Amino acid sequence: MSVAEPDLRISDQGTAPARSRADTRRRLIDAAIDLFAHQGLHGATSARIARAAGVATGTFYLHFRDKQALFEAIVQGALAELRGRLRRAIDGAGADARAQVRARTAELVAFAEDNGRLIRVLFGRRQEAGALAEDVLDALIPGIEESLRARAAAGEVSAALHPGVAAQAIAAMSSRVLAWWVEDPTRATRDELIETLCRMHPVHR
Amino acid sequence: MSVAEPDLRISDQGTAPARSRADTRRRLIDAAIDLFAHQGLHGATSARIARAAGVATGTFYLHFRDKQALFEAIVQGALAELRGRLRRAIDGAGADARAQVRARTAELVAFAEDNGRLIRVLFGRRQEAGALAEDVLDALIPGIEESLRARAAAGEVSAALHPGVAAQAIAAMSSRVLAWWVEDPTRATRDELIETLCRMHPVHR
Amino acid sequence: MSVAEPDLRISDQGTAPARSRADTRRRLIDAAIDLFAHQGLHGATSARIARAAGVATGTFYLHFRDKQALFEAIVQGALAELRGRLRRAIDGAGADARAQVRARTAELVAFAEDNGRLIRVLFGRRQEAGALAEDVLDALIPGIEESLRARAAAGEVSAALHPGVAAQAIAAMSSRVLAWWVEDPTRATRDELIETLCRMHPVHR
Amino acid sequence: MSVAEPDLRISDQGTAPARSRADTRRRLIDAAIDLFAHQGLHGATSARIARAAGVATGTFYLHFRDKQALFEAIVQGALAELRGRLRRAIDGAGADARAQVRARTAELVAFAEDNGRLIRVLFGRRQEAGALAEDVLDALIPGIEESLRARAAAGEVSAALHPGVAAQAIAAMSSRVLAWWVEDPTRATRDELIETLCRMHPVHR
DNA sequence: AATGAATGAGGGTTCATTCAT
DNA sequence: TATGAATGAACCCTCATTCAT
Repeated sequence: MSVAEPDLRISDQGTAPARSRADTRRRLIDAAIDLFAHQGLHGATSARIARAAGVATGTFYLHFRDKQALFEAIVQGALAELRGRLRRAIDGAGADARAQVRARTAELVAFAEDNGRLIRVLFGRRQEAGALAEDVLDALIPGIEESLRARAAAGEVSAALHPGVAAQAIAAMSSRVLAWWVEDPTRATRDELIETLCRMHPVHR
Repeated sequence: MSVAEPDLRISDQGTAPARSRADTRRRLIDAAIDLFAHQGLHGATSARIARAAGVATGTFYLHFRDKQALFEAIVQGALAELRGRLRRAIDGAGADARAQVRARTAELVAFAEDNGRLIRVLFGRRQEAGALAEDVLDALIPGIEESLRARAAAGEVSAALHPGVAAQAIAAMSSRVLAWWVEDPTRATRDELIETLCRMHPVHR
Repeated sequence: MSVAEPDLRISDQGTAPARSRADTRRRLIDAAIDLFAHQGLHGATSARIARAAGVATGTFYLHFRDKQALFEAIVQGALAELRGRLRRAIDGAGADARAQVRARTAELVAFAEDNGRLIRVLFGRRQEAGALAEDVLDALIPGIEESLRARAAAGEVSAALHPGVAAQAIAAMSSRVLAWWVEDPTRATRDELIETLCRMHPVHR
Repeated sequence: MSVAEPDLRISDQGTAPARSRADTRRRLIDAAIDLFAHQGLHGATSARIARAAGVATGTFYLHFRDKQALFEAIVQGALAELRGRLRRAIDGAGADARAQVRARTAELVAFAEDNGRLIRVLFGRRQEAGALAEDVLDALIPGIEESLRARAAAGEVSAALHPGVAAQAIAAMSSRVLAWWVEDPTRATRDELIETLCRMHPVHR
């Protein structure tokens, strides 16, 4: 799994046992995402996650206070990587609003391709992980809304749009479309996906 | 609960025991939606639903084969009413594409106002009912997609949009925005909501 | 079902509603044996028995105090018919001990052929009705034992046999062999069955 | 409980936790047989078995997939010990057919004395464990039948006997007589029991 | 730190029986 | 007498979490 676990850097600098500890933690997170993706939240009991990670049941609780803490670690890891990628993509896109939206959208699609299991777990059709998905979207939406306000002020999007409503709409369409697409990437080409998402963004009107 | 259970009218004309049976069923559905809304799917055990409906645990299973069947009854009831309302709204909107989208959107908002608990359960923030929501969206999306194709053929929406992708996007934004709004209707005025949703629909470009 | 319900004669002479009552009772017993035979005791809930008999659930309890009473009615009916047939068979067999055993055995086999479902239910491989079977055997064993004592006194069976033990043995072998045979009558011919059972009876030594 | 659990010896040599696990398993089996004997299969719920074994309900399912698996463990344990004892008894009995039958019968009686609870559970009057008993008998009957065929070929039993029928008969009489006797060993002396069972075996004609 | 057996509350579901109609 | 909806105790089984080793 390529979702970043930023906290691990500290551990990585520790002793050998500490490195092993970080490995175990990563394996647990990875196993959890796998189980979520393949069997749904239902199949992801702490015992099964531990087993899939190759550790004993009790070891799970040496790394996470409880299952909720594991969920949060997954979400935080996903958010940390996603935010980094989006920031870098936008930074490289220049000042044009449409170009920025396109760069952001393309990076989102790339992230989904790299993290298919995670996207399916968070936003997929059998999304049993609704609460987790909310945490991710809630973390992203304020930024979207703020950006919309700035663009409205700059005349790049219509002032008739309610930024809060539009931010919810953009977050929802992006997450669902990505989940729908990673489930079966033949449903649309990569370019159709990006083009359609960009055209539905208010900045493209 | 105002979600229609259309079939019950027939039962309502039956014998007294039959009426009582229909009443019990309706109370169970109503109690289930309440519990889903307030405690999430987690809190909605069959025993608690029965208790909230004022019947014994076993009575639940006289009316629904299992909990899944209750979920489906809720979804079917919601879909039946929603479809009827949307059809009537569009029928009264004339031939103009934008007018149809506006009529449809306004009716959606009205439905959400009338069925706040249900919307929160299906699409809300703590959406533990992901699978149910999927059933609703899956049922609606083909119609949206077909409509987009027709409008693309008529030149009313851009041919550069991928109808399948756009249909997913429209369904996702509508459901989430409504859930976000019914959670706290002061977040935007009714008109801001409708205006923003309409403007984000491809037909308004 | 051909198991006698001797008590019904009285009812049969009653009014029309009384005859109907007797019919319902017989239908319930018949349905119960059918369900036992096809689905085991597990599948024979009072509601299912009633449904199979074409009456409402509550009607079951107008005819039997509880399920145990139904079981007893089945056993009593079977015993009443079986005893009558065995008595008549022996009465027609003359005084010879071996001839009597043979007549009794032949009649047992005939009874099993006429009442396959019942035999399977009571003594069959998936005998979930162990308690019922015990009641039948318990009712028959004293007679077998007494008969063995008489034959031992007459020198027709070895005095070295313990009559109580032998009676248990005869009852057990007869019931099981019949159940095994009715399950699949091609396992042995009728004559092989009778011959073997007779030869294993102490009187044939 | 003296029914062998042969595989446990390996575990017994394992680590302390492993020994504890084997102990718990044995206690569950022991408690189950006790409950079956005293309250019938009906009274032997998984919760009560666990409680009688001094463990929590959930522990039951750490050791047996479900109740059926516990039943099978009981049957397998009983069969393993019984077969071993019968084999050794026959091996020590020489070549004479009657001596072998007597040795086998004596060993059966000794086994019943050592495993009274188990015999009562499997074959006793309130035999609710019919399916378990069938498994035991089904496992033993082919050997009995084959032995009868060999003895018929050797002229030691009558060729007029149908081996399949006779094997069913022998198994049924043995199991029931033993269950009847262990219920109240004063019903017959040990020797009367053995003598009568032997005399009813076809080889003693 | 790691193990994995143990815990026990709680979930979904069934069914013998009752009772208002 | 017949109906069938309702009852609720009881069952089987799961699983998040703990703790002795």
